[in-house]
Parts: sequence; structure tokens; C-alpha cells
Amino acid sequence: MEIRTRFAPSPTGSLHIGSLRTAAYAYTLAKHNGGQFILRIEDTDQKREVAGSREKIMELLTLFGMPWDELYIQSERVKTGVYQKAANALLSSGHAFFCQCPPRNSKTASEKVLRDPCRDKNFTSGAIKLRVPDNEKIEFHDYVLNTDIHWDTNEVADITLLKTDGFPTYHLAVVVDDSEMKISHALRAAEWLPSTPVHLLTYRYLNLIPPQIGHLTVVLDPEGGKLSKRKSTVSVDRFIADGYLPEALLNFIILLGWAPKDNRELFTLDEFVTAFDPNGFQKSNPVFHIEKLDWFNGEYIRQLSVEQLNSLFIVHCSLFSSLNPKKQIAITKLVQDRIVKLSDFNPLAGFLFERPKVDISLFGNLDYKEHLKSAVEVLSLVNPWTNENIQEKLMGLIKEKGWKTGDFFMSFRIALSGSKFTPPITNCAEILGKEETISRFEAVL
RNA sequence: GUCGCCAUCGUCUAACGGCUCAGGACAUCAGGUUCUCAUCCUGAAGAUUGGGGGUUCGAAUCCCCCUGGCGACACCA
Repeated sequence: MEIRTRFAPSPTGSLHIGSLRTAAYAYTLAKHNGGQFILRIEDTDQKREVAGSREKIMELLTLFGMPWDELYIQSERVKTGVYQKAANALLSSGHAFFCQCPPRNSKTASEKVLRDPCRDKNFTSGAIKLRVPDNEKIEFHDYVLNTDIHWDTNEVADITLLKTDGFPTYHLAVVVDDSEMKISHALRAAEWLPSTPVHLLTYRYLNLIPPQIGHLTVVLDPEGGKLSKRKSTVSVDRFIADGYLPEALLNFIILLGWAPKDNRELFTLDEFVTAFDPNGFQKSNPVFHIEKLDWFNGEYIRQLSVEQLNSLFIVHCSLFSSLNPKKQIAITKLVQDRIVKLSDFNPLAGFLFERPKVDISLFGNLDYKEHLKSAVEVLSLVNPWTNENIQEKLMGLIKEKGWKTGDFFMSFRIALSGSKFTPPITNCAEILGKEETISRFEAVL
């Protein structure tokens, strides 16, 4: 059987990191088996749609290297009448009914209503709801959890399938579309587990065969509960803007919910596609701890070639991009081992292309005036201005004066950068040039 | 509250009845390298596998109960 999976986001805002993970698993499951990955935009709630988010989703899937083989937009499919037709079929077979109760929402719904009061009133218009049978057992084998899950239909509520605006709810749309698009495996977030019996019933009453359905674990916030934007960063956009590399972010989230037998950590998407094994899916909910993401990101930054990293800095920092290419590369080399994300670049290396403000109190008890005065004298004789020459002259000075090496370089460092933490400071001086270096020293004397 | 899912170091996890008084990674701590910070290399600490009962010659692994965590209970997805 051909494997066809789908990613079915609703365009209601920025893409959630958990959604990206779902997409990655669906993509991988399909590609591991040489199958198709389908993108389906679930925009059946016009009220919640956010302009531009559909395009954003596509842009991000592309950025992360997960091209889709087919694209469907549910709102466009509404016009074809497929959902209406399915609802009518359910109506005529007696498995659905019209309801005229006022709509409820999570605020107004004070308690769970299992059996809708309209189910026996024979209305001829209104929202169309599923007539859930009494006293039946319903069960399925979860593809991800790898367990049988069952419900008593007495616990399952009559639920809306088609709204009065003619749009289907998720529950109808997912059944009609997964079936029509020949989806073989439907991977979705565990939030959907409780509504699965509704979908199963709908498949049955429509004489359709459900796909393999699997529920992915819920990514938890360190604060507790679902990872949410109230507590943490959750939008993929934000992570990218914060300087995380797509490859690192993807690697990290893939391992939140899936693990290989050999506990390997570093995977490119292609390698993950090759290594994928459904037995690796986790059953319990992982906690999203950003420390590990930081580690992944550092690893990926160090794996980059200097040229690759340099071009990322150019995009991230306009002042840097105006430097001459040789200087850029020199700076990038100094920084590559010292940052965990692209946004660390400016705080660490900004002084190399922008004169810093130097807070004199940073010098503390250092004899910095003494250090710098002598340094200026010695450095003015350095020619040519290379790191080796600078270092040689300085070490000679330190030895002659009997200073502590660390103390001297700390004065040097602070005067040049305004910071106590920098790349090796003589390399920095080389990049800054003789004139600028000496001028910065004189500025604090 | 009701229904459902889950339960191994702080975190992500390995272990699919015996090779395990539980292995790896992140984080932490210590040491080495070093002009600081990192990188890199060494090492340490860290889980009697949530608790209690079974089954078995033998259980982290199977079963039951409890507890805990999470999720869902909209004409939202």
C-alpha cells in the first residue's frame, strides 16, 4: 500500500513549534516509505483565520526542507459540496440530525452535554450533528502509541459536523478529506485523541475505511501544562528570529517524542528519514527544555563552514555586512566556537565594528592606566600589524614589567571592547587595526 | 467532575523477562588546555526504574490497585 501522510495546520497565526514537529513526523513517515506528503490548509473557521499565515506556513515548510507533494485548501473544497454531501448522507441514513440550539463555546459551555436535546425533534434546518449511538464499544489501534484504545459510546457527545454557515467542523472535514485524499496514516497531536471515536463513527456511517491514526505526545512547558505562548516562546518564527538554525531546531524537536534504539542525537532531516522507525515514538509527554536546543544549535553552528556562517551573520547584522570580506571572515572565525545562537553574535563581536562605551568600573582594581600607557608605546612600534607581532611585543612588555599576564590582557580587553569576555584579544586588535586600537586606549586614559 | 492517555537520573532518553544493584546525551560540578569567555579533552556526581500488591526460578520490562502528570469535554482547530 502506498504511504500518504498529511500535515493539516489551520492558518490562525504563527506556526507553533509543536505543529512543526507533527509536520516533521508526517513528512518522515511518508518519505521513509517513498510515499507522499500532503499539505492541507484547514481554514474552515473564517473568524479565526489570520491573513498571511497560510503563506507563512508554506514558507516555513520550505525553509525546513519539507516540500509537499499535493496542496489542498479546505475553504475551496467547501464550494465543491463534498462536506455538505457527506452530511446529507448521514442525515438520510439517520446518523445525523439538525440542531437548533444556540451555539456554545468553551466559555458558555458550563457542563458537558452528551446527548443533544434536538436529536429527536426532526428539525429540517440548523447545524448538523452526529447522532452517537448508545451502549456501543468503539476501539482502534493507535499507530503511534501502539496500543488499543477504547471508549463506551455513552461517553461520547453528539458533536457538530456541519455549521450553519455551511462550513464543516474539523470532525467532518478530517474524515471526508483523509478518506478522499487517500491518507494512509494520520498523525496528529494527542489533543485529538478524545474526539477520535466521533471520527471513527463518522467513517463507519459513511462506509469509509479510516486510515491508521496515531496520536503524538504533547510537548510540555517547563512551567507545567501544554507548551503555550503565555509561558514560553512557541512560534517557529521567534526561534528563527532568535538565531536558532532550522536544522538544529528540527533536530531538537524530532527527538522530543521520538528516539532511535542507539540513542543517536544528531540527525539531518534526510538522515532522520532514513533512520525513521515507528517503534521509536514515545508515549509520554516530553518537557521542552531550551538548554538542549542551545546545545544542538551550538553543534550545528560549529559544523558550518566559515563561509556559511559568515553569510548568516551578514543577513543578521547590517553593520557587519558593510565590512570588507576579509575582515568579516576573520571575525567569523573568532566567533564560531563562542556562540550558541546567531543573536549572540552582536553582543560578543559588535565591538569589532562599532566603538563600544567603556564602563571604567569594569577595570576594578586593575592598574589599567599603567598597562595601557605602556601598551600604547609598545604597539606604536609594531610593524607590520599582525597578531604574531602584537603578541610578541606585548609578551615582552609583560615580562619586562613583571605584570601578571592575565591582568594585563584584561585591561587590554576591557579598553578595547568594553567587556570582560571576548575572543582572544590580540586577534581582535589585529582586526581593528593599529590606529583604532591605540585610539581606543587613549580614549580611556 | 467525567472520560481517556501516560509514568526510568533535574531534562531528553536506552533497556522490548535473565548479559543491568539500569547505559547515553543535555544541564551541573571538578581537572587539563588558555590572555578572559568559549571550543576541545578527562573525570565526578546524579534513578533502590512514583508507591503497593501479584505472576515468574528471575521484572524497569507482564497483570491489578493506588497515586501523580497530561489531555479532552464549542456551530475552534
